Amino acid sequence: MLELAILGLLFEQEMHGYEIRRRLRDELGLFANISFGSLYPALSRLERSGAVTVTESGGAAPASIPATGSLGGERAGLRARRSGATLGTKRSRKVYRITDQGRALFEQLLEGEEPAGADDARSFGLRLAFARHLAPSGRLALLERRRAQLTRRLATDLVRASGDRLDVYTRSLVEHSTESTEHDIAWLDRLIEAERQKQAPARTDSTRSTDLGDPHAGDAMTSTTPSGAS
Amino acid sequence: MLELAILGLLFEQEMHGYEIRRRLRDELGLFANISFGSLYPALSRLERSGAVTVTESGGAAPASIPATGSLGGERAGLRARRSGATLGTKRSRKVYRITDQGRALFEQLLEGEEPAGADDARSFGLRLAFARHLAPSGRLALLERRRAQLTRRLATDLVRASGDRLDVYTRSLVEHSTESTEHDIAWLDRLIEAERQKQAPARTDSTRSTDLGDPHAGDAMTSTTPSGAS
DNA sequence: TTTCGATGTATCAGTCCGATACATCGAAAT
DNA sequence: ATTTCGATGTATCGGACTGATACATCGAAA
Repeated sequence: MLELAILGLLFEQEMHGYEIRRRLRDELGLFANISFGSLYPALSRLERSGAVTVTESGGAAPASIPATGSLGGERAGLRARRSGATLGTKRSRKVYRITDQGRALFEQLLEGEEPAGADDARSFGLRLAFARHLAPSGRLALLERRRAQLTRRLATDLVRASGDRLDVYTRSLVEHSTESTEHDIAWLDRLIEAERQKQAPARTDSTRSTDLGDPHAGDAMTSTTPSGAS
Repeated sequence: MLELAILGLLFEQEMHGYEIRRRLRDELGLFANISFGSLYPALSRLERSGAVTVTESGGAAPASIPATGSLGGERAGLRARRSGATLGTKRSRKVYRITDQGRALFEQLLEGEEPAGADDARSFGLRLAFARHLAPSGRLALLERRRAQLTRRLATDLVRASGDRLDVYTRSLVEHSTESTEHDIAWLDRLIEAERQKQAPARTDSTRSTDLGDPHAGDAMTSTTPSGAS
């Protein structure tokens, strides 16, 4: 879960823990304010499993600190800091970089079935946020899996709402929840339609040969990001 | 959190663990499928703190008798021990009953400020489901607190969405999230309005003219009655 | 008769959260 | 000039919730 989010960010560029948190909050919006109590242990797990490497960034390049971007190496693992003597020592940081193994793990997590459990919304949202790393068929599968999930929930919700022994507030809660789910489904339908348009732009033929066989290929990372649709 | 849900159910009538789970799922809808790994420890905590008492309903002794005629009355869906042949060996159950102390704890939890953190929706929904146990002012405060929370989130969401370096999927996710939040706020506004109507139904017998100047427009102090148990 | 699903209680490892601690840095306030 | 203060940065701890699993009884279908 959190591993997926971290690897997804590190996939683009290396960064340190605090910035991972910042990006999760400011860019993805999921994990509104991820706790350090989960972030740092997760980074440790990833390091222990070989998915990321960490380089201690002690002191170098004192003047130019772009803070955003800057794939600068700074791989000098000097640990000469902390001795009180202030000789250009920058603040200690641990810069994390994804490995090939980590990239494989990322794909595996991203394509894996999301849990149907408690925070399914978060799990789905996270995968959608990284959907550009999925093969087109994988994207479609993700969207349709989510749609089925919500449809299922809607059915049980309706059963519940049909009970007429609920008080005003609970009833309003259930009804609003149902509406929200319907809203979500409509949104998903739009996404699915757009996705199908993208995959079969002008062809009306019948060569829809169920590409759900082996959605995984080496070129699954074709980052075709036409930044302009709305 | 879970304690609040449990106490809220036990407030109405006594029941055993499995049924608490069932009701949470079928009636409230929150805690879609609460795990026994949280439910049973929570019940143990409540028992240890004296908020509930437990009577083991097992074995051949049918001495355990409702005795709470009016409130719970006949336990509705009780699989009656029909066909008296099976008077022995009832399946072992632990029936939980709320105490006065538990009722006090319930009110305290219900009126307490909900955490602004991760699962705020659940926390709010839970309180709304038990809103009938709140004083009118407490209900209004709950709704307005939630409204403020969502408004705040909307502001930060907009800041995020204004960033234009997001890819199609992430952007769609953020936009949909914003819409959902707006939908929630509109719903809350309806609830708040209804609540105000309920609290000030007097003098409405006369002309329903709209010229009466919005009595709660500048009312920033709608709910500053701390420690006001119902 | 056996199988099977629902009921029922319980524990475990793992994940995530909120609070807290500590330290450095830049800039505003005094 | 010095203090103060908020942002940056890493880290740990207790607690709450989850999913998996285990065990047992019951009613009804196969």
